[in-house]
Formats: sequence, structure tokens, C-alpha cells
Amino acid sequence: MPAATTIKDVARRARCSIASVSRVVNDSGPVSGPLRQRIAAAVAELDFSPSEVGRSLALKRSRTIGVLVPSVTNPVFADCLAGLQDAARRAGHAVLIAQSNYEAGREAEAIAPLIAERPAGLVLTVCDPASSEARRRAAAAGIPTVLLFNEPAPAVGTEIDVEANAGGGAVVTVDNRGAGRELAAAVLARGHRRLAFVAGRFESSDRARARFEGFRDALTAAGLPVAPPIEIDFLDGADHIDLTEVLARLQPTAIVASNDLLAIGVMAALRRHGLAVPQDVSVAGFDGIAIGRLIAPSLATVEWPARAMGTAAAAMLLDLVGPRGGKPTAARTLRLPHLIRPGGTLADAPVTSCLPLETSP
Amino acid sequence: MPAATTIKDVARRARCSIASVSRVVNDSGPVSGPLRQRIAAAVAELDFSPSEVGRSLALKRSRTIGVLVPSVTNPVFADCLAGLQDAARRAGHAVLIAQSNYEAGREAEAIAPLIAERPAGLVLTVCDPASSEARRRAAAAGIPTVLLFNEPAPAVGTEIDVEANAGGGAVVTVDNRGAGRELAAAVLARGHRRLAFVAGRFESSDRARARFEGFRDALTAAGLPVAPPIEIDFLDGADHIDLTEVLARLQPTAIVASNDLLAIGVMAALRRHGLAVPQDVSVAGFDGIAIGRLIAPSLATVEWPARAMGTAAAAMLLDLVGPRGGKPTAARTLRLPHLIRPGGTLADAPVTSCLPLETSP
DNA sequence: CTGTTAGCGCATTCAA
DNA sequence: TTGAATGCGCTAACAG
Repeated sequence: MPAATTIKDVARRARCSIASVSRVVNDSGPVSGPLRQRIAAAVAELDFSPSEVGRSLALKRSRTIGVLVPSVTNPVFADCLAGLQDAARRAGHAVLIAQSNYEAGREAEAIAPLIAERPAGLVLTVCDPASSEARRRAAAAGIPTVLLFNEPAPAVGTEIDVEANAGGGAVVTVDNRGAGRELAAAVLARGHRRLAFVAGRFESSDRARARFEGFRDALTAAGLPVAPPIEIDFLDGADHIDLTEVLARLQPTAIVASNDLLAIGVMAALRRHGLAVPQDVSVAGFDGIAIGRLIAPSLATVEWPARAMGTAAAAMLLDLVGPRGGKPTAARTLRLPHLIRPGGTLADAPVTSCLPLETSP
Repeated sequence: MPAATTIKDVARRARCSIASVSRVVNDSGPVSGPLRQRIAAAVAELDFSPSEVGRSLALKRSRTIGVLVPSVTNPVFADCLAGLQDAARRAGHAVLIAQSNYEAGREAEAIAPLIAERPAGLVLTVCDPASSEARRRAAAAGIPTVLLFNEPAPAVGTEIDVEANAGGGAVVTVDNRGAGRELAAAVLARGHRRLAFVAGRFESSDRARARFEGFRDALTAAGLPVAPPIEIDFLDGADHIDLTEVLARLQPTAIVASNDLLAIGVMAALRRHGLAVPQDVSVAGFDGIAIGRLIAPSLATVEWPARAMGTAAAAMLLDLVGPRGGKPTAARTLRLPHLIRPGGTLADAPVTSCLPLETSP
């Protein structure tokens, strides 16, 4: 395993000092034509690429950004990550990843390795921004942070954080609650009156909670009773959702899931109960993952530009960091638009259930 | 933005030298009880976590590993990545990601930022290991590499690579060709005689090629003609596959796709043609992505333990790197087992087509 | 046991 | 225009 070529090797080969090599490599400072030639040649011949670790140490800031998502196996976060990585790469930054597995208690340990790498900034999707230990740690470490998909929340933490986060509060997200309202309204418009809401655990996702709140808003506005949400341990793989009780108790004609992966799981569960979607029960979700378009019936959902959100988060973070730590110019909070995507899983309610049915006590 | 606390801050607070701090932090060398106490206290109070960049520079090896996948939005790679990241984290390593977008020409530039970070090692899924420029660069840089999902191929490159890769050839994969054979056999067993193979571009995936070769093996062994594979520009999002020509020309009763994402896309395309799966045409894929189980009909596929492969790749790489760069103990090539997963998309061939039909010239 | 020091790869003063 | 020297945070000899 040959040691990586260093700036010294290049300097020796070009018969000059490392300072000059640094100058041409970074295009900083003046270098005469001939010398520049020799150095360029040496760089090419030795296939020299400067060590980011050396550079980071000298500059006291790295070209790496860290990303924490609940899980990379949820397509919506994979999309974010793809966009984010792409934007970061174009800006010459590397991307470190971490996963919390939707557990608030694991967020802190998950980002510890990221913080240890002294990244230029962090993009976080946490369970609950208001109480996130990870967010607090990042702030304490003085690392600029952008929240992704989370609801904006006041900066957390101790005295030191206040200063650290002075320019903080950056967030790229969507209108989760508004989307919940609109989706519920779309379901109601189809004549459904008994709606169930299936979600991941609220303690694991402020998005799920906000979406439910919007759902509740719409039902309440329509003068309908709101059944308590069904919270499910959600780990992307949760392919065995148990709807027995809800179906028996509420007899819903439509089920709204807090995300598309769950919605697809709900469809499978309904099928196991011998119920047809959408003939017996309609289903809708949030996120607009690509697969939802391809399955049959296609998934009715709220679509937001996940990939673009990743791109935007990277852009905002890099702007926040600034080439010189100068004044950031980007908006502090960016809410990207969403769209109700009609799908075959959402149909008119069966005629027999257009009127609210009292649940027997 | 307060500067991160350094080992000096801790030393000052504990009234000792930085060497002693280093000793307790890394548990290297002896430190008296009392001093250890003071240092531990200082570390806790200052929330000190040693800079990996400083450490990497001093040690000349980092605790970071880089990963190149075609795309993180393909669930099979997301699964790999999840497993890999998890294993790396447990071993105290951070994970850097890069994507090639299934383009061989982009692999080199994609991993450039990774190499610049001087990672302990690299896990690569490339288009074609035999000609991969990225692989060559990694070898030239002397970075231990594990191929993931690729077919094993001799070490590439120049003189220097030979030495660099002397211990190389590490790969975690599956029996792509064997799986292709078995899946085709399973389809043939259902009475199908006109089979089409839809794949991503072979130049983008040695896996797709190997799977097709297995497919061809089985058809040939059964004395059937083998239609040329349909290669498709595949970018995970390719939700508009055009099957018009294949359907007209071959009139297949079964279509095998080189991966599950494609298979799902194929199902959607068939639907657009008014064909029912599996009544009119059966479909099968490779990878065993989780969603395949949940959709209806469920996707017949070849399942391999993607997440475990990521875990295994991390383990092999870390072993390869070694705590001391010592002799690695793990196998050089690891082939994980696969399983034909039956699914509703694969059914008996329509009776009218049990016998081979001559295609008109 | 503890402290001092050299040096990892690089950018950056400061002199020449 | 160029080079020598300093220091970034840390580990690892080496001295005491």
C-alpha cells in the first residue's frame, strides 16, 4: 500500500517549495509561468490530489457536510439524500451519513461520529426538533445546522447554544399540517365519513403529528368526530400492520397513512382482511414516493419535491457556512410546495356509508 | 460560532499536559487515578470529543470509509447502505457516500471527493469492475477496496496497482448468473416458452449481464431460442418503459427484469397495454426489495440479503484495513446465498402458449 | 507515571 | 515572484 502522494512529493518533483505548489493547486497567490508549468506537470504525473484532512486542519474548516436521516431505506429520505449528495458534490463537498432509526434516543450517538469529523455543517431530520439532543449537541459544537422536513422550532439548549445558534433556525420543509388538511379534504370530498389515521409513533416524527393535526382540522371543520390516530412502530420494514381492531371498531371507508410506505403497508393489511382497495376501503398517504405511481391501483398521496428539498438543504447550508463565513443570504425557512396527487387508491365512498354511522358503545 | 474545544482546552482545565489527556481519551498508556479523574471531569464538563481530522493526520489513517453506489434511491442499494452504515458506526467509523448514476464515466469523478478524504477504505459498486477507472484510482491511491454486488474481476491497472492491490480482490456479492438460471428455470417450470428479458444497460451493470447470462443458460438448456435482451436506460425513476415492440415481436408470456425496480416498471407498462399480470403475462425480478412483498400481486423475485451484504462489506473492509494493518483474516470473496421468492406475478403460462410458437421471419 | 517534542499534510503569514 | 517558517489538533516516541 503506497503512501498517498503529498504536496512535498510534488514540490520535490517540480523543484520548488510546497508553498508554490499550494498556490497553483488552490490558485491562490502569484506563480510565474514556467514554475506553474512544472508544478502542473508534476501534479499530473503524480496524480496528486491534496489531502482534505490536511487542508481541513490548516483551514479549520472542512468541505464535508453531515446528514442525519431516520433511515436511508425510506424512499423519501433516499430521495433527499440523493439530491443533497448531488448538490454537495457539485459544490466540492463530501457527505457523511447517519441514521437514527426513528429513535430520538439514538440521534445523539448517531451524529457523534459526524461531529467528530468537524463538518462544515449538518443537515438533520430529527424526531422532535424542540427536544432533540442531537440538535443541541450540534449547536454546542458550533456547527451550522439545517433542519430538513422537520417543523421549525425555536433553537434549543443552554446559554452557549443561543450564541452558537444566533444565525440559526434554518429549515427546509413543507407545510405538513396544511397538506394533512388538504388530503383529508380530498378524501371527504369523495363522500367518506369514517376516516382512520394510521401513523408512525408521534414521538418519532413531528411530521406525522403535524399531518394528523391537519387531518383533524379538516374533519373537525366538517363537523365530523375524529378517532384517535393509530400509532404504529414503524421501521420501514413494518410489513405486518395489524388493522383488526380499527376495522372492527371504526369500520372506516378510508384510511390515511402518515407516509407512503405505511400506506402501502396498510393496503397489504387490508388485503389480508379480504378488503379491496379502493372498492371497500380507500387509502392515501404522504410523500409521493416514485413507486406509488407504478403500483396498481396507484397511490393517492401528497407529493413534495423530496429530491429538490435535499438539494435546497445543501444549498442553504453551504450558503449558511459561506465561503468566508460571511453573511448568509438565503431565507431562514424554506417551505416547498406540495401537490395532492390523485390515485386509484382513493375512490368514492360506498353508498351505504355516506352518512355517519354511530359506533355502538 | 464558538471554536470547538481541543485537547489543549482539556489539558488546561485538568492542569496537565495534552499527552495525558490523549492517554485517557484513547486509553493508551498509564495515568494515575487522580489525574485520570481530573481529566475525565474536564472532558465531561467541556463536552470534549477529539477531532478526527487531527487524529487522522497524526495517525495517517482515518476512521472513515467511502461508499460508491449507482444510486441511493434504488432500495437494494439503500438497504446495502443502511447495513453498511450501521456496521461502520458500531465499529466507530463514519461513512462517506457517492453516486455514479449508473454511468461508468462518472464513477471516477464521483469518488474523487472520497479519495481526497483519505478514507481507511472504499466499498464500490461499479458498472464494470474490469474496466472501472474508479477502481483503478482507488488502487493507485493505495486505498483498500471491497467490491459490492459486482462480479469478481482481476485487479485492474498499472504496475503500481499490482502492488497496491496485492492483497486485493476483496468482494462481497451473490451468484448473479446462478440466480438468473434458477429464476428462468422457475419461470419455465410454469410452462412459459416465450420469455423476454428486460435489463438496464449492460454497460452500466455487470450484474444485469450476469443475470441475463444465467437466464440464457436456462433457456438454452431447455432447447429454447433466446431473444436478445431489451436494454433500457435505467435511472430508478424510469417510470415509462416502452414494451410495444417486444410485445408485438415476441408476444412473451413472461418477462424477467434484471431488477425489481425494473420489474415493477414493467408491470406498469403491461398495464398500460391492457395486459393483466399474471393472467396475460408473468413478471419476475431480482433483488427482493421489501416493497415487492407488499404490492398486489406480490413480486416474484430472487431475494438476497442486501442489508447483510452491506454489513458484510463493512466487516470485510475493516478486517482488510485491520486495526494494525496486520494480516486480514476474512475470505477474499464472499458470495451470499439467494432464494427464489415465489410471488403472485408469476403464474402458469396461458394454455394456448405451452408450445413454442415460431416467430415469423 | 507525566511532560516535552516532533511531525502528520496543508495554507498562510512573513521575508527575501 | 518565491521560499522558509509557523501552526492547525492530535498521537507517539522519548525523557524525566
